[in-house]
This record gives sequence, structure tokens and C-alpha cells, in this order.
Amino acid sequence: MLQLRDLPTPDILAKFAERYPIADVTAIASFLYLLRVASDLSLALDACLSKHGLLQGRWWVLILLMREDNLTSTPSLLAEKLGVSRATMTGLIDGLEQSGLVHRVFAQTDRRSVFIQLTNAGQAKLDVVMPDYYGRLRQCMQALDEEKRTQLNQLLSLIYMGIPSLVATSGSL
Amino acid sequence: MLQLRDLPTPDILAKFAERYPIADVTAIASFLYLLRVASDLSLALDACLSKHGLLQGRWWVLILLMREDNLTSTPSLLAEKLGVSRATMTGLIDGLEQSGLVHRVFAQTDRRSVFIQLTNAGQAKLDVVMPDYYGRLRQCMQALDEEKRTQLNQLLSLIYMGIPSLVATSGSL
DNA sequence: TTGACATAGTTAGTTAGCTAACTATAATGT
DNA sequence: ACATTATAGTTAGCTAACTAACTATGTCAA
Repeated sequence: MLQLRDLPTPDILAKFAERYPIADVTAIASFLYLLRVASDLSLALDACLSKHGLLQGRWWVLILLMREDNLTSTPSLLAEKLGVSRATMTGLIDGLEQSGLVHRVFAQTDRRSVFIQLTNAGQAKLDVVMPDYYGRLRQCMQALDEEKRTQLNQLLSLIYMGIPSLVATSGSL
Repeated sequence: MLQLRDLPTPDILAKFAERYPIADVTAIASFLYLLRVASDLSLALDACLSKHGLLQGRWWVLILLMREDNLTSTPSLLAEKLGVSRATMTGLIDGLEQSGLVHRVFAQTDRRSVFIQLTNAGQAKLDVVMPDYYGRLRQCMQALDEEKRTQLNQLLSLIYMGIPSLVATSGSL
């Protein structure tokens, strides 16, 4: 996401702010640091999952299936919940089915539709991966007490609400 | 990065925590929200840059060049600073050179090496893109005063220091 | 009831990243 | 001096994402 290693130093920010006076240097610094921390977290998650032979996309599909009471969903719903295209979901499911972690069940009611079901092997895989992931995440976040976590969420949601103004065509929104 | 749209609801988290007692639900919630906000910010940045015909990777290269006093660097250094492979940097530079935003200058001292220089067109492009980006970013972050930004940076750095324990093979680090 | 449109899933082709291998050049140690 | 090793950049081939187009099926209204 933000692979940039060399975040701007204060003097670089000052130099850019001189040429572009609209620059808000503390906004830029916080923004870039946020992207950087999140990006490194995502890479660390990749590394954690790869030890179990999983990639983020496929892992999320398993989790979404486990959320369902009958461990079953459809490619369209999964794609929507995961925020990927249906074409991408086809590929994710292909990979998971080849590994035996999910299987396709053709629907009787709607012959266009397919149900994707977590297999026993898929549940067993999660039963190994999730405790490892949760344990590591607990350690990673242990420096933040409950108050700090709440504070973080509040700050993030302030930024989140500002996102439309980063992308908006003009003053709308 | 984290494309997941459906963040877990409190009851889903409770269900998972019941099966996996090591789970730290507030840690999980903050972690996922951080990834989610950062991911949406990155997508918004993509959208902002695409209006100017740029992609994040190429844009960062232009910025890295502008940081240099002589507007010049080498593919290896650029790759290292951007955190991509040298092969990827070759592709980024190819694209920028075809757009006339940078050009390659062969080094006399070391005949293996190439200098990458920002062209006038490249600087002109930045002079359009950067004020737009900086202005939008200022708006996006305006809900956070200086104190909140400092707070955010501190919370992020606590998480950042925890990343090694997310990826570490065992108790080391 | 049937023609137009909508929906579910897949396939094909593109893209931007990666690793590994390659060419050319430089540096180093015996 | 010269064989070995390291470095700079590129090329080739892989992957996982995307969009667009396609097949099959379902829905709905004139």
C-alpha cells in the first residue's frame, strides 16, 4: 500500500511547504505515518499467514464462512463482504477448493447460484491459524491499554469521516 | 490492503473469542479499523492522483526526485527509498520516461549506472498535483488539531514497535 | 407469454507488483 | 594480473488483483 521507506524529514517537509504553501506539514506527517504503520502491519500479517500456507484474501474468505451459522455463503455475497470483484472471488474460491478448505455445492432453488461451504479441513485450518494470529495480535497491541485503544478508534474515525474530502471532485461533501 | 468491508460486529467477535479464548477483542477491533481506514485513505489517494493521470508508485518516484537538490537519483536508490524491487523501479521509470516526466542520463564515472532526472515537465506536473493533494489532505485532516495529531502519532508508534511480535518466529524480539 | 432486463458465476485479457536469472561493469584479494 | 565476488540495471516469467465480456438462469411487465 504505502511501501515508501523514507518518510519525509522535517526539513524536506519544510522545503515542500515553501514551494507549496497550502501544505499542512503535521497533517502530511500523520497521514504518511498512518499509511506506513498500516502497511507494515499488513505485511506482518502476510508473513504470519504464509507460515500456514495462506494468503490474506483466502484467509478472509475462510473467516467470512466461519461467521455464518451454517458455514456457508455464496460467491457474490463473499465478494461484496470482502470488497473484491466477483471475478477475484472465483479465483480465491478456486484456490481454497483445490486445497480442500471449501467446496462448491450447486443450489437447487436457483440454478445460477453456488453455495460455498467451509469443509472440516477448512475449519481445522482456522483452528490452527486463528489462535496463532490472535495470540500474536494480542502481543502486538499489548502496549495500548483499553483507554488508548478507544482514543485511537476515535482519532481514526475523525480521519475516516474526512476521506470524502480527499477524493471529492469539488466542494461537494 | 485490507479490502474487507464487513468488519466484525461485537457479537461476531464474541463468538470467535468463545472458540479461541486467546483472542483480545478490543485489540482485534482496533487493528482491523486501523487497516481499514488506511486502506480507504490509500484508495482515496489513488483516486486523487488518477485525475492527474498518475499512479501512486510513479508519483512517489517524482517526489523522491524532487527531494534531491539536483532533481536526480539512481534506480537503485529510488527502489530502496520507495521499498520496491529494482525490477519494479525499472518499470516505474519506463512509464515516467515515456510520459516525459523523467529521463535517463548514462553515468560517465560508473558505466553500469544510470542517473534518473526530473524533467521540466515532471516538475510542472508536480506543481499541479502537489497543491491539489496537499489541499485535499489538509481538509481530510482538519478535524484533528495539533494535539490530536501528536496523540495519534504516539499511539501509532506504540503499535509500530509491536509489529515484530506479530511476525516473529518465536519469543525472540 | 414472451421480450427486455437483471443477476450469478466464469473466462479472457490487462496491470503492477514480485523473484530469479542475466549482462555488463566495478572492486577486491591472492 | 587476474579470478572471484559484488553491484547496477534489465529481462522473463509468475501472481493476484482488476475490468469487460460471456453463458446461463431468473424476473417482470406489456
